[in-house]
Amino acid sequence: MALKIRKNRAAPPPEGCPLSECLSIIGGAWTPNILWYLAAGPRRFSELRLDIPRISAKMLTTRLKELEARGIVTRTVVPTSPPSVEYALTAFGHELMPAITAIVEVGEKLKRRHADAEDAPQP
Amino acid sequence: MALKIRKNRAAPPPEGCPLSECLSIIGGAWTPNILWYLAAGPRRFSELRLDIPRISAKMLTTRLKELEARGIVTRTVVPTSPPSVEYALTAFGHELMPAITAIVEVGEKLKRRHADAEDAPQP
DNA sequence: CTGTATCCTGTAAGATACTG
DNA sequence: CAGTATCTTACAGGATACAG
Repeated sequence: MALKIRKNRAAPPPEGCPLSECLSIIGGAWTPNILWYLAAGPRRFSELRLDIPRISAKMLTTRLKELEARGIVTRTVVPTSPPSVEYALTAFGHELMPAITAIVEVGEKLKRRHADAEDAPQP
Repeated sequence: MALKIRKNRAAPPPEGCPLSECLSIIGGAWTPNILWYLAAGPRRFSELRLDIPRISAKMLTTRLKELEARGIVTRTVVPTSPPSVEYALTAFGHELMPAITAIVEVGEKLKRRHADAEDAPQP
């Protein structure tokens, strides 16, 4: 016999969800940020670029395509004088937001802890 | 002037949290899985390796060290005959779980949608 | 058992320049 | 404005072998 594993084993991540896959949705480097800004309402390409200054056009395009393919955002070409493109969250896209905000909250907690209790571990 | 940005701009991720940083906590390739299994109770190194079969020793070590450094897990050497090491979530570590479960839920939704509505976009 | 050290790879992502 | 194409780099992560 190999190893005596204790049986208090957690149920594996629900139904073969390796969780890695789940993360691949929102785990893309910039994806959370994009979703964050899109959650406030439709936004154009260049607006997003300004929202997220350090993102490159390439990355933004890539992520948006990805999200579009997954049914998380819609892409609408608005035939104005200089043609512009609007991106917006789908209904399904909005359903993802709880995960995003949960992560943000966690991030907040962590930062607070870092700033505050660097040398004072929990009692 | 550069661009007329609509003002319905989302508040940026709370307090300079680029969100990227927040994700770096749980965004590490295997971190969510580790956390998931650890949430059920303390676990030894090799138990985790069996829980997460495809993880390499190197990655597991790396992630665990990271998590320990961040005060998310504790590392306890148990001086048994063959020495073993127990990892456990700290109280703070448990606080992160909502984010993990939120992500899992999102992943579930996405999978269901994929399996079910591949050619039937939302009405 | 619990790691560490080394090597090697693929891929994500930055920079840059160009098109419709 | 809204992208695409190409090149390049950095780093995460796998495999393997070894150490305490």
